[in-house]
Amino acid sequence: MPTHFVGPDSQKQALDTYIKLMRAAESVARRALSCLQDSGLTEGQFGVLEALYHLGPLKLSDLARKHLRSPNNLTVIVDNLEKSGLVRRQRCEHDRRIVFVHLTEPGEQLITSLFPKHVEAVAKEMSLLTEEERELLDGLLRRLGKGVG
Amino acid sequence: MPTHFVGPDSQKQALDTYIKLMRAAESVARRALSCLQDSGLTEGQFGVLEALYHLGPLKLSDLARKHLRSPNNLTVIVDNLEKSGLVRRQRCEHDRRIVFVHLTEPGEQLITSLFPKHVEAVAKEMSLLTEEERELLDGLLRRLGKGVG
DNA sequence: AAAATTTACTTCCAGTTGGAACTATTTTGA
DNA sequence: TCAAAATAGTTCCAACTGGAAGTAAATTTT
Repeated sequence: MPTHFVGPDSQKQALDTYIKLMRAAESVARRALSCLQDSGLTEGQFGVLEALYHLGPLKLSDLARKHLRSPNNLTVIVDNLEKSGLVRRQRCEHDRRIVFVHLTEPGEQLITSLFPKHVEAVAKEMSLLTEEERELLDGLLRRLGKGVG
Repeated sequence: MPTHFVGPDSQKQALDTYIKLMRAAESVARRALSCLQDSGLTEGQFGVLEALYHLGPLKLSDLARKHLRSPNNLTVIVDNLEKSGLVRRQRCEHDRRIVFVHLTEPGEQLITSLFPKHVEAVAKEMSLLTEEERELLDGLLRRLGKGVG
């Protein structure tokens, strides 16, 4: 088993923290979204429904920002949600380039029933930390998320 | 802008921390992997090469474990790496179900040149925290990653 | 030893992702 | 005003993802 030199200790520690961050995010997300198992929704679709649920009708570009994704894939996600009858597109009157996305009645019902389960799962994950620890974590994550720039 | 009730304060805080965790992981990963831009490698391909680089030839199932992914997609990732001539499959003599994956010479050269850049980018991200803070973060993430179970 | 189970990997499918190129619609500027 | 540039979405392509089903090889059971 070859062991490669990766630079000074501080670099090894940085890598180690990086890996922990990735694994923690992945495994927490997996459990937090396990409530989608039987809903027929994908993670991306859930994200769109949730954004519309909390913020009301949104432009595709705003949805993309919420999602931290590029707008190209959002077209497809909204396509699929529209096929399932959960959302509706509506072109803006004033600027005909813009498309708004609305929840339909079934979409609203679905997300209304799913979201509390999601919140509960997230709360369960976070209950592993005390409130103080969570605040500490918040601060550290915020600084990491902002990046070096 | 409708504001929906999401339960007690502790749930709101949990959601907030959850979102910060996801965004931090995503933005750190994005910057840490920016060195792949001109390499022609995808993130998944880089992960496979890195695992082989550090651990030597691996079974597909071991690679899958390293990746936190299911083995089905790994077949495709290794397919594509093999097409590019960066890895080679070799069936195990003793147990013919098993396939080992090796780095080829070009594969070794590529990952040898890329990995230090990746480490440097990760170290730069993590330099936003002091060593104490990083150790603190490590502990919190480890606990979150393990889950409620 | 034959059947059943398990393990390792592959294949298939729908969906997602990211990048690049494209269309349509404003907006800006010469 | 007409051309150029910017903006909003869409489409295309290759790759990745997850789940489910399939194949082949080894192990366990009977």
